Amino acid sequence: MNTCHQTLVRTYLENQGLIRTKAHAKQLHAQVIRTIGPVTATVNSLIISIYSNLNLLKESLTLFDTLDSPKPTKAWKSIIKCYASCGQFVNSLTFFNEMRTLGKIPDRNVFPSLLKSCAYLRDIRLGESLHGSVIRLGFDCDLYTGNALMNMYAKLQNFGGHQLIDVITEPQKPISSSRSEQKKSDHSHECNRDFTVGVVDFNINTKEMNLLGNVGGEKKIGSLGIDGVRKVFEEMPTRDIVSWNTVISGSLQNGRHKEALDMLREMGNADLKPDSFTLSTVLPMFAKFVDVLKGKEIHGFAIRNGFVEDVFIGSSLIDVYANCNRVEDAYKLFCFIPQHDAVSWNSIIAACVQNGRFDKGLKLFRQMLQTDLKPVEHSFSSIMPACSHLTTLHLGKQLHGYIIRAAFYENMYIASSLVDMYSKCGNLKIARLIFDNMEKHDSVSWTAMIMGYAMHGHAHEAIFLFEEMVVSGEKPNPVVMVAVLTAFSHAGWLNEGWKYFNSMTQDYGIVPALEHYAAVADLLGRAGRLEEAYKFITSMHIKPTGSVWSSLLSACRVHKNIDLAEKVAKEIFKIDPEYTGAYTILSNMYGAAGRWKEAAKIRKNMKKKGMRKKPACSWVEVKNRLHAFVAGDKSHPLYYQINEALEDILERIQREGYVPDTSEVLHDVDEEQKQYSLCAHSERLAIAFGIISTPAGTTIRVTKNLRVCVDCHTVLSFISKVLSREIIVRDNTRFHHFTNGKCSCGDYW
DNA sequence: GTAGGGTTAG
Repeated sequence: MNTCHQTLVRTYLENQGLIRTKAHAKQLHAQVIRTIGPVTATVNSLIISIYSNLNLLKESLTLFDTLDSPKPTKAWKSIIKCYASCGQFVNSLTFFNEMRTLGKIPDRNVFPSLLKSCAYLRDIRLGESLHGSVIRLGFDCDLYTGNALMNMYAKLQNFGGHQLIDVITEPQKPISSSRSEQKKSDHSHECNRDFTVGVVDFNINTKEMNLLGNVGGEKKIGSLGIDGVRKVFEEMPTRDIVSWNTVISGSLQNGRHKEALDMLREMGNADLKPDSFTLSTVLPMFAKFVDVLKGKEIHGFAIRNGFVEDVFIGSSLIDVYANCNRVEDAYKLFCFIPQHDAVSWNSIIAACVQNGRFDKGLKLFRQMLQTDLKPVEHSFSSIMPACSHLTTLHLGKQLHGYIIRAAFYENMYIASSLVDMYSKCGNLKIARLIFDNMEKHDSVSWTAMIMGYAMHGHAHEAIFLFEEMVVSGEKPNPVVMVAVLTAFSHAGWLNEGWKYFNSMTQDYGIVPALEHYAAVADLLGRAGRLEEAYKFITSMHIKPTGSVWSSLLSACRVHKNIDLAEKVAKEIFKIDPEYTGAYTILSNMYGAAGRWKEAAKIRKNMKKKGMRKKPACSWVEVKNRLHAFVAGDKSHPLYYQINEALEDILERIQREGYVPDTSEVLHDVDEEQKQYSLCAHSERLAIAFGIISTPAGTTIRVTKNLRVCVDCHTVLSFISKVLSREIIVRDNTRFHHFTNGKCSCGDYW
């Protein structure tokens, strides 16, 4: 090496910390060419390592290609590292393979990159082989390599490696020998040559490769998994904060929460302070266990230690608060983060959606689109449920379009959320199409589709799919059983419902939860078996909630059994005195029976307690806009036209035989007034608006927040016949498809 | 060499 080159190398070594940008690196490169002209391979390797440390893959490779063979080992190592840092793991390993076939000896610095590649490619066999090589070369006492090994075992604990050389019985290099001795041999020629002999040939494209080709005296043991992490950790001569973070994270990924907490404590004893990695690793545990106190404790620690603007900790904390139903706190936290990334956006959007703040979620999603960040896969599965709940089909379709363009449709989360969205927006056919196009199914996708059928009253399809699921080997879980029981309840299949309710416990070992009891109680109630339902609820092994009773109360109303309704209402008031729905139903029933005084008494009582009846509201989508109507609503700009259309429609359907049923009108007023009250029902306003705003024959989709009233149900049937329109109504429990005078629910709901 | 986010019910 000439003086000039030596100076350059020295300058680089002195200043390498200063080369932090692509521009700096290229400038240095240009300067070298200008001042020195053709340079040696050593200097070029140096420049490659500068490029690769900045993850400048293209620049590194271009320069690497210009080198004459044999290229220096240093250059090979830089490229391997750069590929791994840029996420090109297969290339990283292929390059290592090529380097090995040229007889070049790997040193300790190259193993972390290789192990990282194995971790990401989920290649536990190669990882284990590399571990063997690490041990043989004596690099297992290297801090960085040890950390990388732990990381690999932590990430691959569920990918069952099947063999590992038991290093303890490996005769050539007992691990119990003194570490200093091993360290000395690290660089010894002998050791390296031993390695070279050990590795014959391997090809990274085949799973059959084994770095340890012909090592003798090996004993095979099972996959290491979390024990691998712990073992490496325990045998490390020195550990730093990364080692602790990795072992804690490994325990958490393995579900060993207590162990992780113990390690956290132990880390403190070792005089190491948790850093931002530690905190964002342990926070998800508190989110999972809904432990807002622990979350706050860490929040405090983060504030005291200057981590308050850390985007990793921030999004984990958002998650903790969201899981504890504290969206406001989550949002405040979100606002504190100066630089948002895709994850923090997703955390706050998911926080809103999971807590029922759908509008806020959509608003934030739109805000995110206005930044430079592109939505990622998580963004779609987080926001989609908002469309499902709000029945905003046009929005759901827009998102679906984006998903197709971005080729995200193979993602299980996204596909399941699309199945759910199309089902809940009334389009079962497309839901099924997406479901059928999925490569594989999990319990969530099966449940989403089965629930779709259940909500639309297609019990046959629901149960057929459930049986298909069982045959496919997917074990039924409590959620899918709710879907199955719901299907029976909406179809009124009492015997089948009982059968599956019993088999749930006997065959699948699922202990019935409130939801399952509620579905069966509902089934009995709808079938008119009111007394049985009452007995069923009182004999539950868990305390019934207001909502379980309220489904029976609704059934009492449908079957006009005031005596039982009073009894049931009493139970509800005992459990949940604030349950508005119960007061409303009871007062409606008194009204329908002409017992006006009692009806008035309840309403007065409600007023005294400051309770208000939940206003009935219906939504209809016209030309990609959602229009909302509240009962008796006169605020819509087209109110006059809507009313005119309604009168016209009523006249036409009365000619077809419709007779208004005013029994569900609350007030003690005359018949004409009652009919007028019926006309003001929110679902009618929405339908009438849909009819006057769309061309003849267009399907009208309406969503209502409460149950559709009996008279409106009849009116909608008539309209579907007289105007030849398909009308799809989603009420708070199910779908009604009206075509040609008939509803899909068979008037049973 | 280490970290955070998503889908199904109610």
